[in-house]
Amino acid sequence: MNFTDSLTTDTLTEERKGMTYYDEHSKVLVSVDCIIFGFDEGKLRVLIGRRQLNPGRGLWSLYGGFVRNNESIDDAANRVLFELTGLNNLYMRQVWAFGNVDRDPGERVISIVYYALINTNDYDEELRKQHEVEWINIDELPQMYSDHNEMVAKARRMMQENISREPISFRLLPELFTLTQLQRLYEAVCGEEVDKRNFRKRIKEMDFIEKTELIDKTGSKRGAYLYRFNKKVYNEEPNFKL
Amino acid sequence: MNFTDSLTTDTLTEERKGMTYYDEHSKVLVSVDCIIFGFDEGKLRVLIGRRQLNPGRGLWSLYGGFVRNNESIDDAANRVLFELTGLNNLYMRQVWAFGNVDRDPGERVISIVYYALINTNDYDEELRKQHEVEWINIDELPQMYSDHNEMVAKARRMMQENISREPISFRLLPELFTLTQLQRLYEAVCGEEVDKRNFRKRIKEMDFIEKTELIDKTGSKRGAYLYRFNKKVYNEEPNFKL
DNA sequence: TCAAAAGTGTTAGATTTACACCCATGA
DNA sequence: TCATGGGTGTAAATCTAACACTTTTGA
Repeated sequence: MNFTDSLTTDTLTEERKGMTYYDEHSKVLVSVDCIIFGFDEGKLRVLIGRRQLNPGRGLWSLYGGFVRNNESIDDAANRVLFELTGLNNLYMRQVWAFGNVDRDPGERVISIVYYALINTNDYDEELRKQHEVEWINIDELPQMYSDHNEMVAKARRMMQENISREPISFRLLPELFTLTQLQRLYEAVCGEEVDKRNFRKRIKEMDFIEKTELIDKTGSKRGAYLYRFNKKVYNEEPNFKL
Repeated sequence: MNFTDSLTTDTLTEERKGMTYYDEHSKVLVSVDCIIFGFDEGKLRVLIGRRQLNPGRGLWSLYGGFVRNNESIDDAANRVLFELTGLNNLYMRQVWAFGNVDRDPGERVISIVYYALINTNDYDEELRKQHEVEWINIDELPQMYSDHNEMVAKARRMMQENISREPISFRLLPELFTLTQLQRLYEAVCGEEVDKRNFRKRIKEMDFIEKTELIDKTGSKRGAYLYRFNKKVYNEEPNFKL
């Protein structure tokens, strides 16, 4: 990728020895690590488990996997997500590449972090138990393996930005939801309370948040109207502003 | 990085054959590519050159290099930047990891992109010619090698966000600058004109942008006051709002 | 004397924030 | 009947955006 061949010494030597431009020696393991966000009982949660392999066996950890030669990094993230959840087409965004030399105690690994959003109801409890992962409140995460806490922090920051740009809340909620649920989610993501009336005012301006005639009585005696995200309306005029 | 060893078939086979957890076969080349922004003649510019090696010899390209085993990805980016500019401690931010399988025509390469800011005056012309790179107006970039145009687009977007969060303009300007220069820079980055009076009103509120008694007469007959970024004041109260 | 850039305040409109009460229901 | 969450509007404050003329000076 340099323009000239005035490379620094060690690479230069290799080049002179007749090695190809693509130097085998600089190859490195690349993994993807996934922060899977869910929303349950009013809390933003992250799916984590205990490492079953060394190094770090038993430590809390994000779920991840190595990038294979025949797949893009996005594909790798999707594969890992599918392995864990059995779900495809999850909302997923790249967060950051972590590349300190000693970040993994076993070998040098560069890790590309993604975050994904799932509706916890869509995630099969059996599968969750099989993988021995748990939904942990993001504000009560334990110390995790390597730099995984830092990864979650970065992912959360990114998600906070994205929630005001794209309608991503609906990925974390069931198809039908109440405005209070939506507000609690927003508050959990942003980490601060918002005013109910102001929040609802803004929601009313977004035509793609559709009121149904259905009423949810699980959250209150009186019952609350259920709303739904209308993707078609959103695509036609995405007047999104949160 | 998986918790369990219930990996999909090909990896599983390798594991059964007794391979280590860190599978040599998934190693891959990782490069860093740098988008070096400069500001000159009222335009935001990017430093690019023509590839001197195959594949893609002769094509316009960003400057980059492979990540070595003994350096972090940030170190790699700093090294590459130093190679090219002879400058250390440049403002530099990670942009994105590009990881499509076929993105590089030669071999599978995952590329982590950084952008950096330099004051074009600090960049030695001799060095620039030696490396055969040129400052190209970001709005007039040629078709570049591989996905390099996309990289610049992402970097620019990120820089636009960052210019309203952090005082980064000063990295692109000389120590002393006029408010018109600062405004032109801001306009070049954002891609739209702004109102002179409103702009200056906001500048006045930032105490760390310090007016000097010096006057620049190169830009006008009347002359304009020169300003300077006061880092100490900024660190004490970074009331930044652009 | 005039062209060219520097410098300077005000106002209308839009957006944001703060705030309090009634409603419907099941226990 | 009362405790609980659902639902609603207004006014003040803040922020944003639009706008035009005077100054200085070198050519």
